[in-house]
Amino acid sequence: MSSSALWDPWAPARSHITTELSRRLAARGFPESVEALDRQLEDAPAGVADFGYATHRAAKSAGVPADRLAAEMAEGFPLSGGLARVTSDGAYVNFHADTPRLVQSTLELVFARGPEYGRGPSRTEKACVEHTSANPTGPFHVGRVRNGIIGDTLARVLRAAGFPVTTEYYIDDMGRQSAMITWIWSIPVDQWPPSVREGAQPPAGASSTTEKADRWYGRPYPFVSELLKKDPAAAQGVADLVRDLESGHPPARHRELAQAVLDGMLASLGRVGIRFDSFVWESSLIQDGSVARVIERLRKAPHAVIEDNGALVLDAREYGLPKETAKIVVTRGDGTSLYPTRDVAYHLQKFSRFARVIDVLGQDHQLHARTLAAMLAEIGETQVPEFVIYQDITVPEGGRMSTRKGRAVYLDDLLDEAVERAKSEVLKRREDLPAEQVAEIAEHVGAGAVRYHILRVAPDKPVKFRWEEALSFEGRSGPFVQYAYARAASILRKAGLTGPPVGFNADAIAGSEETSLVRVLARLPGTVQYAARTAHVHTLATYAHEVAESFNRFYQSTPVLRADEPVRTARLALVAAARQTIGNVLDYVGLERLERM
RNA sequence: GGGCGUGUGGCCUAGUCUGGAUAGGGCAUCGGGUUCCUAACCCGAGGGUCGGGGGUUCGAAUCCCCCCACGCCCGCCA
Repeated sequence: MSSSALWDPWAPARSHITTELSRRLAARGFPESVEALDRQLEDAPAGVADFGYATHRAAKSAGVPADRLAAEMAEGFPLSGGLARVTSDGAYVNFHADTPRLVQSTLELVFARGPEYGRGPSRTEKACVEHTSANPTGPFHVGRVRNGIIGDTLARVLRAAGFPVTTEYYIDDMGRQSAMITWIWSIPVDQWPPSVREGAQPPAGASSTTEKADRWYGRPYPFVSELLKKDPAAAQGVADLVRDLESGHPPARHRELAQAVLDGMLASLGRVGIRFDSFVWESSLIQDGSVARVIERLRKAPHAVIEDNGALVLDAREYGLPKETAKIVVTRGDGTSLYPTRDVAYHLQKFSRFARVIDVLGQDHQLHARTLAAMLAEIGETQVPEFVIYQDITVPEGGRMSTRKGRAVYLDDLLDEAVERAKSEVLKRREDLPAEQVAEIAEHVGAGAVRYHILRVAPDKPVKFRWEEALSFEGRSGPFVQYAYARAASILRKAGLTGPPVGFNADAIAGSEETSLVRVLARLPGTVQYAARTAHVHTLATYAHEVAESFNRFYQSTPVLRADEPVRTARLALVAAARQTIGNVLDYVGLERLERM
């Protein structure tokens, strides 16, 4: 599409208001740019107007009372761009859209763009969203999946905002974590150290063929982790393995095990709609020599220092890192690399492929992000990664979810429970559906509840995990949005429509529930742009609830199929537009559209 | 001790970047609504010193300073 084509129903009004206001304010001795006014133009309170402008500041500068300036600005304001009238209320200038025209133009735009409604103009900068990148050491617990939900949604939102986006998973197959898995599974199970054998005891009947690979191969992991703290021989065994990995000689089963565990993890993520376009194995960076090249560049860096034991470190005080951590270790005494060093190599590789490189990281990686940025600067790299940092999912007793501390809920278990509950809800109200369809609906409703529950909170804030709340299908939840979609789909199905009706009369849409629904529908493109610009993907979840809520109010108050023509057809058009809009936002937040539920 | 983040009715949360009109939702509680397109819904009621204090401003949940509380990080782990 061309960038001048209309994609936001509110754009003509906003643009007219700000340019005209800018002119009129300038004439009054208060120059203010159109861009600045666009920021200051507020959504007026519902029922008062569509947009409002507070004149206090301009009035003060012009030396006139604010209410007088507001009245003056409203007086004779030219009506264009879909404005019906401009009024003043105290110090505010209030702009009212011409409702029939807004209805007409919004529905037309939704129908013209269809699945593309919500999208912005195409952009050329290729973006990479790296997220999740969890070590392949065992099943996901709910705490870790927040990374994937934020990252996956951000990728969807950036695509909607017009960027070509690749999602990428960086697999740490080099470090101690993944070496631990290979180490323990290279020992016959009956020869495992007792603490590991007892701890990892699978339930009766379980086997490597009945359990998912992530859970099966991950069973011994927490116990090996404990063992290494007190058993020097075991620690040595793992350390030897790490050296083999670093030198490019992984044991035969290493990659195979990592892949198997990873596949199990990806299957879990797939249930909540998370998929990856690309995978990069950390070991490939060692093998292709890029880590070695990074070490060479860092050796020549302005603040490089060789310690007594041969370790290469950077004195990073001037990068503003906290004093105690201002020493960045590039290589160990034996010359082997560390995670931050390898991450530099990875980022250089990403920079060669993408104009924007975005990393989704948990708050525990905050310092790593700054270290990485400092290291990239040290070697003269000008491109910088963007970081999206999110807070943990916490448990009621305080602190974050942790497998080791025994306070973790596996994603699969949560989903299984959600799906189970969803199934009984579906069965309660849909006796007509075949079992297969019930199962499919239940899977998507359960997944929708879980994904939405985690997505709805701003990344800056912790998510407090409670089973009952994560499993809620009511109120501010994923299924609430899915239900509104299903209701709209149901009406259209009963009307025998597969697309929007032709020749509807927009003037027949005049009820307050109808016109406020239109106003909400019109906000989708602006909401997408905002979410993409701020990386606050939770705002899409908020919008999804608002549009579903508005549709439900309309649904409750306004008969569609039983209405007389031409109202019936006009209302069907509104339902079709609502279905399209809710469906599109469901795509953005990664929830399945359900035609029935 | 230092760094980063958070604190909004009983509980959860939006709004904070960009100060502006009665702080918007949800859960729970109480009271209503289904001979009618799916009640996973809708309507109504009660419930708020926006952690505390100070400052800036015509105006502060929002900006600045101090304090308190909570989370995370401060490895030649990743």
